[in-house]
Amino acid sequence: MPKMAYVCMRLIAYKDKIKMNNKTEIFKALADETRLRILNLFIKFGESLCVCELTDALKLPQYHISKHLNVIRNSGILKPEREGTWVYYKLDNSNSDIKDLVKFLKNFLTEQQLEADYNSLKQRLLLREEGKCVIGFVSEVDLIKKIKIKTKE
Amino acid sequence: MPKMAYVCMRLIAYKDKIKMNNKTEIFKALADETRLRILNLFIKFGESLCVCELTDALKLPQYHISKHLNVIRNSGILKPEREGTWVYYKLDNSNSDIKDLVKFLKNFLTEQQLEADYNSLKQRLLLREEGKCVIGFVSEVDLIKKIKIKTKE
DNA sequence: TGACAATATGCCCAAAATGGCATATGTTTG
DNA sequence: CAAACATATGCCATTTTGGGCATATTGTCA
Repeated sequence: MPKMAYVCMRLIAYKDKIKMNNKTEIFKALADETRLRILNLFIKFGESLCVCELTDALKLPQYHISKHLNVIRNSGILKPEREGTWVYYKLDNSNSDIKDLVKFLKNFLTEQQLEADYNSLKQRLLLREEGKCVIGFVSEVDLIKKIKIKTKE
Repeated sequence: MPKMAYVCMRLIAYKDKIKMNNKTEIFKALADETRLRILNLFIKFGESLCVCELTDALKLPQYHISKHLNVIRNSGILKPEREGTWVYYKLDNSNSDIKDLVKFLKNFLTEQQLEADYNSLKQRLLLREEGKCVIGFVSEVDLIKKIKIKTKE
């Protein structure tokens, strides 16, 4: 049976494969619509974002965002930083692969949904004080109210 | 036919998603080690490759390659062309997104395994005649024999 | 037409990913 | 310390994915 012999070869070939998990993991991190939307915000904004800001911008459950952030983080694209109760994530620019990837994605991600997400984020960022997030989850309605109050000050 | 129903559902489901699908599907196509290895061969070689050449280069079962090719094809990265019994796939350079992606990947995919795969492919390509594949699956041993015969000619 | 070759696909199973919910963890503040 | 808040995670059910195998499909040629 030539076919059996063939399969045997396969198994051997598999064993000594040289890990290329890194790159595969990176693409797995990109292979989900929500995660692409999350990354899009980091790429467009370019700086740290905290979990509640992402949650509000994308209007998804907090645990949902948190889990996806974990996947992206494990791929090496994002790294977290705690500041008190808040956790900020940011692109890991110390990794040249990630830098190249981000540069590429900046031009590659052009969907309208992603623009809309970024606009949503920009609204939410109006509530920052001295460049930092100072409030947790805000409903869409409350956000508008709070922004009005803030701009009157 | 259940198949028709399935296809219908797909089309509907696709419809009410906000575009994005393209990009997510593209990254899903990249999110698997075997598929990255397949794409690597197209990127490095730059021209059409037939299924049996890929199969021999990567030393994986034919159905395995065939299934992965189907995923990559559905993402729009590769397109097939039949030539008699052989089916050649090639990068879809008519799509500018794909062109950009390929350009990026050319620098991004640097793993040793991928170099080894390409070397394996180059060996296999020695059996081509007038730039075309003229033989099906060849075991590693047979490949070496055939190359010897060929170079003596 | 029949045999054969190259490729694709249907079915099954196991593993992994995903979403939803509840709750745990870690931090600040009173 | 307790309470409140931001974030993370464990568990469950469901879906998706990938590998393996057999076989179907498509095309060639005698």
